[in-house]
Amino acid sequence: MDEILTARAEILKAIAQPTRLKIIELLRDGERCVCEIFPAIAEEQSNTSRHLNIMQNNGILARRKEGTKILYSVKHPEALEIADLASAILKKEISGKSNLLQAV
Amino acid sequence: MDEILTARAEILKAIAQPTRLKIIELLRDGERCVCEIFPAIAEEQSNTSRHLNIMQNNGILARRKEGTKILYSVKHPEALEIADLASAILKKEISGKSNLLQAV
DNA sequence: CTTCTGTATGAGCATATAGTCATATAGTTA
DNA sequence: TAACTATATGACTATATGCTCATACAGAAG
Repeated sequence: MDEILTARAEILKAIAQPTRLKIIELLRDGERCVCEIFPAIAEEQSNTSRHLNIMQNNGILARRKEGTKILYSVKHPEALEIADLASAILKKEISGKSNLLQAV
Repeated sequence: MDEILTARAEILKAIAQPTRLKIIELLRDGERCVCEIFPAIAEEQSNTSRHLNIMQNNGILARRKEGTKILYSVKHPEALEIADLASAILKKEISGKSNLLQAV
């Protein structure tokens, strides 16, 4: 069905952006508050907040309150697997191209 | 590094779009020419061609000439795994929400 | 009550994206 | 050579995206 394709695409889109990937990589080590995340990734607080929101809305991140802080974490291990598979494809592609280079 | 994050994001973006996901699902069964793909997914030939190009440029699809036709196929099994993981996350999210509904 | 800290959001801007229609190109076939 | 088939591309439009600056808001601390 078409709605399912759109929903699946939305989930992937929520990961498929450099700043968001960076956040996901940071959150591999466990949950972090916004105040830790935005300095770690060197982005504005407002921009970071928006990206966190996008990922939370699409089921990539979980959000939890602790005292005055909001803690975000990766919700499903599948999100990390997707991030890893992107690396795997990239590696294959680069090694394919370097083979080409060697053949020149 | 920042360039690697961008490259990984580009790969994921090449998958994270409904029309392109539809094409990927179609190509699970093996390679197809453009002339088979665009009627199967009910998109214009020109639009289909552009999406195929995007995916080929980002290492998602392989392109091969056979006679007068161009055959496209999924280049790395990882691309299919990514598509599957998006479904897995979607399922979890939906079942999470339906649990909520039941609890009301 | 005021101030401070942590987080979210409105408004605006520049660029990217997906789609359409028309046309270009390359290789067949008549 | 002319017409046809398969694919790609230019030009355009509408919408989405990512970012910034400024501001809002909620809770804690003074």
